[in-house]
Amino acid sequence: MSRRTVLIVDDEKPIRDMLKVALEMADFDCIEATNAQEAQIVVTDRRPDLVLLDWMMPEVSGVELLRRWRRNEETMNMPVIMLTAKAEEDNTVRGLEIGADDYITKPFSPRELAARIKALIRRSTPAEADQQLSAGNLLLDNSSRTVSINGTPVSLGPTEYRLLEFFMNNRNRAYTRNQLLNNVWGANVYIDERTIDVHIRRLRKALSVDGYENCIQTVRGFGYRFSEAALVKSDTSD
Amino acid sequence: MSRRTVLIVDDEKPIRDMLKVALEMADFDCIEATNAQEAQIVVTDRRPDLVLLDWMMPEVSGVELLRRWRRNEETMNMPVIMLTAKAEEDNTVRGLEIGADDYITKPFSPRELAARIKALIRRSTPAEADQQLSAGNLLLDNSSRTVSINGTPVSLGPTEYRLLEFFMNNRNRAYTRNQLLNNVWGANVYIDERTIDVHIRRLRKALSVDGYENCIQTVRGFGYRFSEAALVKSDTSD
DNA sequence: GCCGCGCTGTCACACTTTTGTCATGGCCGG
DNA sequence: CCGGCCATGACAAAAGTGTGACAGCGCGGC
Repeated sequence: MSRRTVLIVDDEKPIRDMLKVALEMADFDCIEATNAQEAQIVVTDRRPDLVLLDWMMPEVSGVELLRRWRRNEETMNMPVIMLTAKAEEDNTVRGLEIGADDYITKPFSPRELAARIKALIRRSTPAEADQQLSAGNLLLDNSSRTVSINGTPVSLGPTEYRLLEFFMNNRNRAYTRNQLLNNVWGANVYIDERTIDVHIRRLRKALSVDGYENCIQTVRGFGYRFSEAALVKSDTSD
Repeated sequence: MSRRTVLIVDDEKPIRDMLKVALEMADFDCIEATNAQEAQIVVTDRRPDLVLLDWMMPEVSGVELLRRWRRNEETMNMPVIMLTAKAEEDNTVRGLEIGADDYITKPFSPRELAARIKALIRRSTPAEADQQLSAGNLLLDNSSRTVSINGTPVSLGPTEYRLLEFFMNNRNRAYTRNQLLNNVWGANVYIDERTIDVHIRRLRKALSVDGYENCIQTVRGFGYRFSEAALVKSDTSD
């Protein structure tokens, strides 16, 4: 899984720094904002996975900012953890009322902070819809995460699984290696294009039952394509 | 059996207080929420056994909140009693349509309230609490809270028991470690993903009679799965 | 109260599978 | 027939998983 991005909103630099160090040790990407305005921009532009929001801030307080987010459909379900000073602890209930998903009182342990962030991200990540994809007797079942041909299980590594899933969702359409890299591997990943060939080969090998490897077609000088037509055993050249 | 937890969702403090007194006299644990947002958090975190939900609330109304719960798999079967003012009585039909299990009009007697809650809990819980789950000769008996293979008892810790129960209720389906944390451990728990591996191992070890440990399958790069298919290949004679 | 016991979560390390890269040789189209 | 493009097998690094050990905790017996 790719690294998660956390937005830190606090007007005091020492606190931001401490948070940043703690979060980066826990393997999060951090963005900082020193006031509500900046925070709003970051939230709109970067869509962080979670926001750490200071309760007390000059001008627009964290409370007000959160209230605004909760009214907006885009940010309504964005996970937010409130940071409160010890003295403000009574406000916990109010914080939850307003819509914070969790709150942490300063001072706090980096460990606890990371744990809570992970837990919150964990429970707010929506489960993917489990679909069943089929092509002839080839079946990809997302709920059990299995692939089978005629009921016989096919063993695939995670990457080949994602690759096949992508192909079966986008059939009869040719993709360049770069497009495949972006869609299957992820946006910013630095992998040699030729590596695709290898994975295509592995996928074909795994699918070589009843000729299902023919579904994965080479488009010379361009890339690859998943073709349902190959199942009918008719080789139609277009 | 431990005391039942009831969540009270109402924006008016006097009513909450009265409900709370009434429920505590009837031996229930109470949690309060003053609005939809707060209620949502409590439902997610604490999994109350039953919810008392006010029909009229500012912002997100009880009706809307209930509709949301009924759409969500986690909360789909959670018992909910709607509270309506006398004047709104006409809406009772709508309330039941939406998915409330019962409704009570204010003002009401504490005794009636307690009685209805008990009735509802009684009819909601045994459905799943008393069931026996089996897979081949593996038997999980919820009433005695025991697990056995071929009649030979299997010793499991509470966590491994819940884990197995969850798996047997959701067979042939792959779950990520995060999903297992949410479903078996609970939403508000902060533990490492890798801890799951350890519990899986303990469960496998306990089930390693006649190859039943093979039911717990590793889905590399994803998570784990309980597979009934793994049973078939061990022995066919019986 | 004190002790031992079982259960949990975490860690470090061994082990397995997966993955990206390379070199080689075959195939296709012009 | 040639130059590019692709398929293939091998391989080492990386990622993911299994496992034993261990300390903290809560609980019941004594």
